[in-house]
Amino acid sequence: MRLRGEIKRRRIIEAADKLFYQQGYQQTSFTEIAAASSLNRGNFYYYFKTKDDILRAVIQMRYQQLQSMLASWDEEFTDPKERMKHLGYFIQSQEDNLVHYGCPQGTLISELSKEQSSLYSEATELLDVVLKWLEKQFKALDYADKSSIMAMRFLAKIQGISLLANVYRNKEFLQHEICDLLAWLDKV
Amino acid sequence: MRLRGEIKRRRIIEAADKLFYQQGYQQTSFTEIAAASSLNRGNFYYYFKTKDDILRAVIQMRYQQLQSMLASWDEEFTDPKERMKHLGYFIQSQEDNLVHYGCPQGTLISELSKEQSSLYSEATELLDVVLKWLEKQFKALDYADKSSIMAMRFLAKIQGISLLANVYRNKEFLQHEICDLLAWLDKV
DNA sequence: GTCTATACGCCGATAGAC
DNA sequence: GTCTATCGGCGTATAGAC
Repeated sequence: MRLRGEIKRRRIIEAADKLFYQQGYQQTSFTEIAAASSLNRGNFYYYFKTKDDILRAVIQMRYQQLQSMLASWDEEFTDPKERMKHLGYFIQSQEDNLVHYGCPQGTLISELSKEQSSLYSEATELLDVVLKWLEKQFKALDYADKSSIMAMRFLAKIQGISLLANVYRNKEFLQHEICDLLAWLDKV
Repeated sequence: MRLRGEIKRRRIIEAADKLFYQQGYQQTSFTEIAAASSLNRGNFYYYFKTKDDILRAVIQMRYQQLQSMLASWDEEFTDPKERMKHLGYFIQSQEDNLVHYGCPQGTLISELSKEQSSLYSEATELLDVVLKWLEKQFKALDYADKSSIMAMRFLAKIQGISLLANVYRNKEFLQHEICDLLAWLDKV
């Protein structure tokens, strides 16, 4: 049945998403994804032909989730600074995941960057969608041609904080530095 | 002969160091390291019993290189700010490697953080040695109990800049943001 | 659509001749 | 110290019965 197939497909993607995040892409095997989604290894190939196909689907799902989250803040708030602050609040709410596994976008791209994979460029779009959104907010704050560098800088701060919070498993640092980042946002 | 053995061992470590950096640890096989160091795969095990042993040796070599670099700046300059600036200059000089493969310390630890490896804690010492050095410099600048957070912040900035420069293969961003970081250092 | 059985290669690692 | 030969296991992926 069509519907049930879609549900199973979805379940595979969600299991893979979680495992890729927690263990890394290379480190995660077909067998593990199948087990996590309670699916037989053989049947697996009915839904996805290669491991790269699964990653592609995971990237696409993450992309859409990111985009709809950013869009919801655009709708809910009119002040660009308020919108960007909500990105900070969201990061703070993810402290458990962040200190254990790092930034879902940053760590994935960083991993793919080391192998010669065509998926690397697809994965960079996960950071790009955030970058473009930040740029749009800074443009709305009349940063004009400075918007691009401000967006990059904002994203770099987030990535640096995430990485150190991850390496040292330090939630306090994460919370404190994101607060600091939001204060910086008020000043600029 | 003892000496020749040490030379070969060294050659293996250097080949592994390069490959682990450029391809990642998981992604690099024994065969590749053997080929890169012009050594027979079988003979390989005379020098290292397991792949983890090689990584351990690589970490140790990187650790000593880092430490001696930092120590040389301590000797050469008396002003702590001047010392820390040289870390920035060094990063700028590494632009080619950084945009292609990211920070050698950050990317390795980030990768190991995703597997349940005892080597993770050994690898964190590669960032720790820099962190402690930075802390010492900030202490010399009378930051007292603020030294620790300042060192973390400095390191986070570097990691964020490195990651974005790597993801977007952007040397201009790297150069510009490190300049900005050094300017920040003058102000604080 | 689901399952079993299995191909095939590369992985890290070992044994043992020289 | 150096080499050849090879093991056992797990990786992705496939063929084909049901």
